[in-house]
Amino acid sequence: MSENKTELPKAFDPNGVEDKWYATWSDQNYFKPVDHKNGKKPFTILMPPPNVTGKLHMGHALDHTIQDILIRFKRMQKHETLWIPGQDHASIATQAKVEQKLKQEQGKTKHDIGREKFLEEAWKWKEEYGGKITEQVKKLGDSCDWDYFTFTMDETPNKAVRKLFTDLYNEGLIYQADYIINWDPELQSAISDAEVDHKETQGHFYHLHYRVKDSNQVLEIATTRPETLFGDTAVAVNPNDDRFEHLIGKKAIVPICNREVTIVADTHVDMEVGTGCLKVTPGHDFNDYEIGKRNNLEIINILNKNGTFNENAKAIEGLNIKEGRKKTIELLKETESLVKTEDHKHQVGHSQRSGAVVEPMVSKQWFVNSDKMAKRSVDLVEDESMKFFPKSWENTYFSYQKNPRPWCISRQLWWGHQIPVYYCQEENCSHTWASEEIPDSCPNCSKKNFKQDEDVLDTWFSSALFPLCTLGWPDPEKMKAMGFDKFYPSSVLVTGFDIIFFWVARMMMIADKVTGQAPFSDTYIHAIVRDKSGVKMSKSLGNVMDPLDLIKDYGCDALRFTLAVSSGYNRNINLDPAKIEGYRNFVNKLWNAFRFIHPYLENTNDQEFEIEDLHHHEKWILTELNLVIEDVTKSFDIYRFDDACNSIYHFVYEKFCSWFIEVSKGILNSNNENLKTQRANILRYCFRQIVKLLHPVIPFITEEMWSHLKREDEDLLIVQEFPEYDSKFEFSNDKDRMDHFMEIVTAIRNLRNNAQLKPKDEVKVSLFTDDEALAKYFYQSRGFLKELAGVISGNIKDKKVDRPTKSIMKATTHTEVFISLDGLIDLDGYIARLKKDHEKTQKEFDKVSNKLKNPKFVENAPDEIIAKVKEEANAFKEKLESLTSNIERLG
RNA sequence: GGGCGUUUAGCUCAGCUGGGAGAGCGCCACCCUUACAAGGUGGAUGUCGGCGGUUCGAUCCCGUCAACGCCCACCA
Repeated sequence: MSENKTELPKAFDPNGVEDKWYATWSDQNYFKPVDHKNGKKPFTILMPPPNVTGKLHMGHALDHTIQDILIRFKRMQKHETLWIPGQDHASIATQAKVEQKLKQEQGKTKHDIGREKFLEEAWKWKEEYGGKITEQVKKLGDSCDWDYFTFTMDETPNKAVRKLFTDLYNEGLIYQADYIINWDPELQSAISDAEVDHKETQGHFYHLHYRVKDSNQVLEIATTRPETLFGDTAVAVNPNDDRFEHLIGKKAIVPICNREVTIVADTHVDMEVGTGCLKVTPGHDFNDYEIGKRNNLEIINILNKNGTFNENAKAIEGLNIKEGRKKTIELLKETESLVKTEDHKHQVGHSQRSGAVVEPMVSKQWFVNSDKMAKRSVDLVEDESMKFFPKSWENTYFSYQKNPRPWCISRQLWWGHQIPVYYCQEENCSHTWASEEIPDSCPNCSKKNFKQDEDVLDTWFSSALFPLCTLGWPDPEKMKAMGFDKFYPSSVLVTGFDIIFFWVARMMMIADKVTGQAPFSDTYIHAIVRDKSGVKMSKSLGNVMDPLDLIKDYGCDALRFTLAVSSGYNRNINLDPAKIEGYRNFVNKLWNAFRFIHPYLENTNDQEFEIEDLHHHEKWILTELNLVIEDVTKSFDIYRFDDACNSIYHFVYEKFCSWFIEVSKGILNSNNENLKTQRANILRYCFRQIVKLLHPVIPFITEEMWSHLKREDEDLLIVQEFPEYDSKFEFSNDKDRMDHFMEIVTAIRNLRNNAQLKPKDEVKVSLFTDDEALAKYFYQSRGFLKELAGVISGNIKDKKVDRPTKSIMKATTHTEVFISLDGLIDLDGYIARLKKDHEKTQKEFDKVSNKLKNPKFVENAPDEIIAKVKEEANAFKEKLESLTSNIERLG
């Protein structure tokens, strides 16, 4: 035994302990996968890679705590475990940071320095600031294998991206097309549908007049965007609309620019909305684009890349959207084409990244046709190859994946994976091809005069490959070295609901496309951490909690326990620092329980104890411990961290500390060395189990305590075996009796409180029960009644015996407890309490007995329920009788 | 417009396949009892959102209404 005689501090101080153990684990390679050759399945988790620009927030703290719990749990269960960390290059966010820095420090734009130089700056920025979040993450205790660390722009991910792109390109699933996309005028890049947030915005309905050519008729058209009229190439009505039927095929005249456009029929037009008449701008509206395609309409682009109007909108050329709209309205007024303006609330797309209003624009972009892959990704969830926890998140996933749309993957940015498509510049060749390798000549004409596509890929394109490239794909040698076959697919993905579409769905599609199987078998979607009143944390509201501050204030273990005990199948966690404080107190309680045991450890021998030597209290605590082990294991396996934590919490606090330690004090202070050693052995055994059970959740303090509990030949706690349910510790009889005993002690304490007795005042107690075995048990336990309830003397009788006259009592369902009346000041209050108890018991008894009187119940209910109800009825009856007779006796 | 979710003790939330409601924090009373005042002992508190149905029995299943929240959807 490695016994440390130094005195332990009264309160646990996490400071120092955390960094010490993290360094030990990490430096001595405890986070690396170990093959125990026991036939157990390897357990792999892929860490959602934090953004290189990111700063540690509560979401990470929760996400990582959960993953670390699972990894530590499975590691202790002797699975070969691998947790792969990484970092995302976050193309838009990073580029923005670098541009910002460039402007601040050098007063230059990216265009001033050019692509190559800019990328140099970006890499410099990454080296300088990118490591920050990795260091922060270590403060959480993440036991991931840092040797697997993958940055999404590393060489292997780049190869993976190029290979996937090329394969999909050659298969025709990636294609370039002129298509209407979401244009972010601030980033000056296309963004995908998923990156657009629709926000309700107060706008206006402008009613415009379009003259019908060669007619006196005028069409009234309602629009929220009058400025787009410069791009109008048709007016559309519903083919079934009697009002306009006769106009179909005729020409209408667009105001201001006086363009003649055809009046077309299209079922998209809703007769009920607006005026039933629609101006069609195929270049700048998603619906209009579709109408345009159906009707072969011309597309006129009226916008520049920066969101200003171009020469196609002559009257407002050079203005931005807002100015352009204002000017257009003025011009409409001048030509008397604006007839009405109404207030109108509508949804306007905003860029998730820049916040700018998104402009739909037709542009040449790269797309992935994901129809088939999406279908497969649905099948994989439906056939449970991949399961969501909680299951209801399937719906969200399905809602995206059952309606796939072309995925726009090109971005007009510089930081990211450049699209591996090459264009031959030879006039008589102009071959276009995608290439996995960096080519040195055109495969068609063999000339070296070619250039690469300028755009980079959507960050999520590379994220989708994360499950593969982190294990070496596509390099066969790397895959072998990194154990691809062993660790892929991974076991569970732990993440937030907000990236089910962005990431989960895309990994499912891409990884399945490449490997023919789901990249992970479970997805656990955890809650969102909010502030204590349920408000989302945000800088502007000032309600952001910094995990590093909380760790400083309460210790990492306390924070982790709080997050874990708050995580089950819920959607929100309203995190109150008071709650963390509460669990900090629990950690401290554990520490003090340990402090209590600590001095007795030197008395323990390392022999296994014999079942026949066990004291009934020991049998009881071992039984309870056994139940907790079972409960915790089951709960972890289905991601019910709340249940697991609550289970251990109550065992440690209530069973172990409040009762087992208390009943052990007498023995430990006695001179009976045999009993003392035996008890110390059990205490040590229990505590070793407790520490193992808790290690996945609170790794630091448990490893610290383990250093005192372990034998010299034993390794660190992090690699100890997780406790298992053991059928030899099922002593249900001892458990039942102990439960009754605790009830009696509580009853006596309650009576003492009623009588306003001081803790040092001793009482005489009479117990009345008809259960002989129980009576015998109480008799054997009389010493403990003294220790736990200040009982100086007493007797145990059956219920036929008359009750003492000058005394107060409390009835349980099996025993009546009497203590002497002496010293009772508040007799009326006491009687009132008895009556209240009587009333409550009567109600309970009535309910149960009515049930038994109901023939339908007796007929239909299962036997075990009936038996249980009968038992309850008897117990309530007994208690009721006790209370009745005592109320009569007193008053 | 479509979908999902929530409504249980003062606050934050558990309550698994229906069989007499629980936790943490807070609150009240008493206690510095030699592991722990970041503690101990005892205690109070709920028409389980409303209405209707199924059932011997509903916090749990079904319907409906209400309030709140979230997600998705092409800015007429």
